[in-house]
Formats: sequence, C-alpha cells, structure tokens
Amino acid sequence: MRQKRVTLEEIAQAAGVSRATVSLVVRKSPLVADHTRQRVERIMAEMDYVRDIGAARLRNNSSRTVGVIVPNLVNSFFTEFLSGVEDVMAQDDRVVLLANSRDDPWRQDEILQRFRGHGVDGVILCPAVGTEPQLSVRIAGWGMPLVQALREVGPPLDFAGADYVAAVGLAVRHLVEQGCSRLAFLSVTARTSAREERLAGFARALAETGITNAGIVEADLTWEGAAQSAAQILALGTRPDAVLCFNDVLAAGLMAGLRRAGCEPGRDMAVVGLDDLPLAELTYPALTSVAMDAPRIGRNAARLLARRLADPAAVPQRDIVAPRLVVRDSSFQKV
Amino acid sequence: MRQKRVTLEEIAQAAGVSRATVSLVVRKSPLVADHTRQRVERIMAEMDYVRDIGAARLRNNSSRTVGVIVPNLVNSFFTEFLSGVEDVMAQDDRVVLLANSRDDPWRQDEILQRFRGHGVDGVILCPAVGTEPQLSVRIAGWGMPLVQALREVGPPLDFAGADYVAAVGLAVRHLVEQGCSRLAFLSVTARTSAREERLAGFARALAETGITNAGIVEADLTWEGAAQSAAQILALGTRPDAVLCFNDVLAAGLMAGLRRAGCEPGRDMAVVGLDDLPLAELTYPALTSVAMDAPRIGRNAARLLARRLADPAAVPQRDIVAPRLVVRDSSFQKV
DNA sequence: ATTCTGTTTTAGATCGTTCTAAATACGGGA
DNA sequence: TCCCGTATTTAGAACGATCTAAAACAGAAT
Repeated sequence: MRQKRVTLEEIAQAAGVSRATVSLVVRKSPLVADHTRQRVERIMAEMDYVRDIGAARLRNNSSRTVGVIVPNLVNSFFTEFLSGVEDVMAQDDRVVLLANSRDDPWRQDEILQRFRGHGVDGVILCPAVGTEPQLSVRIAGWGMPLVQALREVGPPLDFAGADYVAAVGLAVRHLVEQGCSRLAFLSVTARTSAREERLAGFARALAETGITNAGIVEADLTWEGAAQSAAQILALGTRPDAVLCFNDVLAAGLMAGLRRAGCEPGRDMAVVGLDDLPLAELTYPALTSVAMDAPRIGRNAARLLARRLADPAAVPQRDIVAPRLVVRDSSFQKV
Repeated sequence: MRQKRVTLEEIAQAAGVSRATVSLVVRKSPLVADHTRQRVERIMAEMDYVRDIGAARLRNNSSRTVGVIVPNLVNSFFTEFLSGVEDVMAQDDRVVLLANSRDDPWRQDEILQRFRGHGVDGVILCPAVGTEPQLSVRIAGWGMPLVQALREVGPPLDFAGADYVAAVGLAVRHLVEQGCSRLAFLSVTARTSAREERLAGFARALAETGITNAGIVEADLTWEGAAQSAAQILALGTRPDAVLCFNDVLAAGLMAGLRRAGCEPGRDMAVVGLDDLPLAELTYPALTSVAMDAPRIGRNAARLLARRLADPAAVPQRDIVAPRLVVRDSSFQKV
C-alpha cells in the first residue's frame, strides 16, 4: 500500500500560509519572518514532511544526484575510490547513483543514457577499456558536467588520479637500493591510460637508474592470470631478480605462481606491487607496494565535480595525488 | 551552459502528433498504429530524445530507482554483495542509489530520509550495528518497500542472507575430521544478527560433534584487531588446536598474529575463516574458508525487492544461500 | 490621513511526463 | 447512405515543487 506523500500544500494548509511561503522555509530563505518560520518548521516536523527532490528538480534543474561509473566492483581499488566519492557526496547532501560498466564501452553508453534520463547533475567516470576518445566531448555536448578519474580519454578536462609515473619511479629506485639489477615488469593486456602511464614510468625509471630491463610480460588482470605468468617471467632471456607489477592483485598472484615454481618471493626474487591495497599486508611475504590512497582520489574527484557544478565555466583542473612507498618483506632479494 | 532537454512536446511537434501519442510510443504501448510508431521513433532518435524519468515518476510514482545501504565499503564482502545487486538492477533497467552507513544508525536514518526525498521505489538495507529493532516497521509505515540483507532487525520480513549456522557446522566438522579436538572461536565485538547466528552455529556444532570448546575471544572487525587477539587465544585456559573465525579478514589477521607469536598457522594451529573472500587464496598459508557467494546474495536481494515492487502484498520471503566448504592449507594441523 | 519605505506573503504559471475521458477515424453490414 | 464497433488519437488536468511579479502589510515620515 504505497503511502501518499505529505505535500507543501498540506503543510501550508495546516500552518495557515501559502504554499510559496512553506517552500521558502524549506529552502531556508531569509525572506520569511522568524515566527512564521518556526511555526511552519514545527508543523513540518509533526507531519513528517519530506521534500520531493524530483519535483524540485523538474522546476529548478538541480537533482543533488551524481552518477559514478566504475569498470569493476571487485577490485578493491575501485571500491575504496568509490567509498571516498560517496563520503564527500554524502557530506554535501548529494546522492550517488552507482553503476558498473564491467569495462564494456557499450554498457557504459547505456548507463550514461540511464543517468541522463534520471537527470543527474554530473558524472564521475572511470572510462571503460576501449572507450572512444570522443566520449568526453560527446558528454559535454549533452551539457552534462563530467569528471574523469583514474583513467582518462580525450582532451584534458577535469581529472582526478594518481601519479603513477612517480610511483613506478619510487618502486624502481627502492629495488635498485636493494641491490637488484635486472628488472621485469608485469603488465596487463587491457589498454588503458593507467597502463600507458605505468609503462612510461617504467621506461623513464630504467633510463634514470640505468638498471637492466629484463622484459615486459602481460597478464590478464586477475589473480590466476598473474600466477600463470610466473613461468614466462622465469623463462625471460635475462632472468630478472626483481619484478614490478601493474598492481597488487597481480603481485599477489605472481608471488603464488613463483612459489609454485619453486622460486621464493622475497628471497629468490623481489616483488613490488602498486596501489597498496589492504591485501598487501596479508600476503606472504607481506607485499612491498606504492600506496595511492584510493579514497583520497575519490574525494578529489567528488570535489572537482562539486566545483564544476558550482561554476560550469571554471577552467579544467587536474588533481593528482602523490605516491608513497610502503616497504614490507617482498622486496628483499638475497641470492 | 546547461543544455535544454528535448521534450515530448517537441517530438510531437516534429512528428505532427500529440504529446500523448508520443508518450504512448515511449512506453511501447500497443495502442499506437505501426506507421505512427515508426515515424515517431525515428524522430526521437534523430533529435536524441531522452525521457525524463523524474518527471514521469512525479506522475506515475515509479522512479526505477532503488536505494542500497551498506555499513561498509572496504570489506569486500559488502562490495561483492553490492556488485550482485547492481548487476540485477541494471538488467531490470533500474538504477542503484548507494550509501554507506558506516555502521552508524544515525547516519543510516539520514540516508533513509535522503532516499525518501529522492523517491526511491524501495530499499535494500544491511542494518547498521545498533539499529533500533523497530526500524523495519517504521520504514514500512512510510510505504517504502524494504528488503533486508546479510543482517536483520525486527520481525521477519523479506530477507536475503546466508546460512551461517550451516556454514559454521561445515567448518567445525571439517576440523574434527582433521583431528582437531579443542576449538576456539574468534568473534567480534559488534552485535549484529550475523554475529548471533555464527555463535549459535558454533554452540550447535560443538554439541553435535562433542568437541571441546576452548573459548570465545572477541576482536575488533579489523586486520590488526585480529592479529592482537592471537595472544589471548594462545593464553586460553585450554589451549586450542584450531580456531574458527568470524570471517576471512579476521582469519587472515589472526594468522599473521599467530606467526608473529611463533605459532605457525596450518602447522601448529588450524585456522578456518568464513566468507571465502578473494583474499583467502592469497594469504599464506592459503586460507580454508566457507564460501558464501556474496554476489549471489546480492542478486537474491535485488530479486526479492523486484518481486515486492511487483506485488506489494506478497507474503514475506527469505532467500538463504547454502554454504560451501573450500579446503586450502590453513586447516591442517600436524602437532 | 497620506505617502513612502522596506519587509513578508502570495497567486498563478511552469517544469516534462502520464492519466482520464472523450473525440476522431476507419470498415463493414444493414 | 447511415450507424456501430473497434482501433487510434488527443485535450486538458494532474503530480509536487519553484519561480516571477505583484500584493499585502507594517511602521515612519510627511
């Protein structure tokens, strides 16, 4: 039995004022007299009035709703990111529409249309693999404020991410200090801006430190994928004494695979991850990683969007968080 | 520059029919003639029409929007659950409003009001610790369809969860088969229905197998909390040879704590978790756990809500998924 | 009293859709 | 030709808020 809503009209009736006045009270306008405001507020509380934001939006075009699209809800990096977004949005009394593109550009399009239909004020998007570069301008064409996060397509607009080039640099320098001299990189097959950035960081760090590139191996972005690539890594022309991984999930998988192949990570081979997910503490040996503070990136993205909503003409801004090296046990190498 | 929406009226104009007819086309009503439908559909596509769901809801009271409230976005059990919910909702062309109560009943109330204001069709709630038992009836009083998930307060209504009593039974029987004879339980301080259920399962399983209860220890629901409780467990009056943990996060933390105290899990002490999170594969030794299929619980919850929306008078239903034991290396015990 | 401020309040139109009830069109059969 | 039933279409009133422009109300100054 769907309840009927208490409306402004009814409150107005009960308070002996007009709908318009009650509306002003709801919106905390300074125009209404104190005694009126108090009376109306009391009555609203008594009658359990809940403002209909949908109806309001119809008139004034602000739904206090934002869409968030992530490519994945299993990788905890994205959920920590999401948690940061949700956090700031809740503080601003906004609500998050969540959707999972599963890294499928077609699904992503569907979701965007759905969001459009729901009248979101703006969108935070981590573009799916294979997203057309023009997507961000298409979205702009709809008049829908957009912030990209973690990955990026199209011309540089509002963006919240992390400095993976620097992150890779930190990791490589750490390994060099540990005495490693032949370094491999475990990358992923999926082509995203995040991947390009890490590869670029790898190339740059090799150049800067002069360490040997033992090779780049690609794996699927899963635990098993990484475990299977252990064999490839051990068979590389120049056998590496350290492996830097695209992220912690791959690093954890790789360590399992190496051990299965009789190569003990943290002793026979140094392994370093990226992201510093909570699981880094729980692997064995505990995983050395570079922390990216995903919740913070999420908060940044939310704030960027809030800024854009407040001032649609603002100049595009990029918020990049700095990485922090967290040394644990997997990066020692004692041959 | 916020774009103006293309409206029904404009489509109607362009197609030389009335607003009402276009509305019928949008809703795929069989009432309109085929040639009209086709013409209108073509024009809608040309003009990039997007139906305003908010406006529609205002009239017909269905927003195709559901709220989901979880107490936590870091524990991957909840995010996998969420992923299942989102999945089914997207299939039904519904959109998920996500919020995180952080296990705070007061925040949870705020969120519910916010959702109410946004006119959600219904809510999936995993109640925060300390939620008043009357909450579910209060929500019903608002005419807001509700499905509870994973945890439960108040009289039995629609609920999607897992059979933790059976899960604990599986784990205990497995440990007994391994030759364990003195069993401890690592529980949590937070008082939820999930906790009660697991404790009940523990008591029942002890009674059925006749194994010795070495004691129940409580920890905070974090990795560090569990690590610290290792000492307490080792100091128990009857020293246990196996520990069953509230969930995998605690189990992983406990294993780290035990090892730090010089007690090797999987050799000196059997450890079993619950939930079978992805991290269970990555701990060392790999964690024996009881899989609960969180995404499936999420899908169940979504379907329960869909059912309730379709038929508000349906008799309450409970969907409980059966547990599955996953044996890995942490449950062997070879003193 | 009247006029003039400035403060509060309000009627009525509006947002984009769906609903209701009624109008119109179309095809036969009488 | 006219009438009737079925198939299509439509005008106009909702839904619950906000906006605009103007009205009502004070109190002070003339």
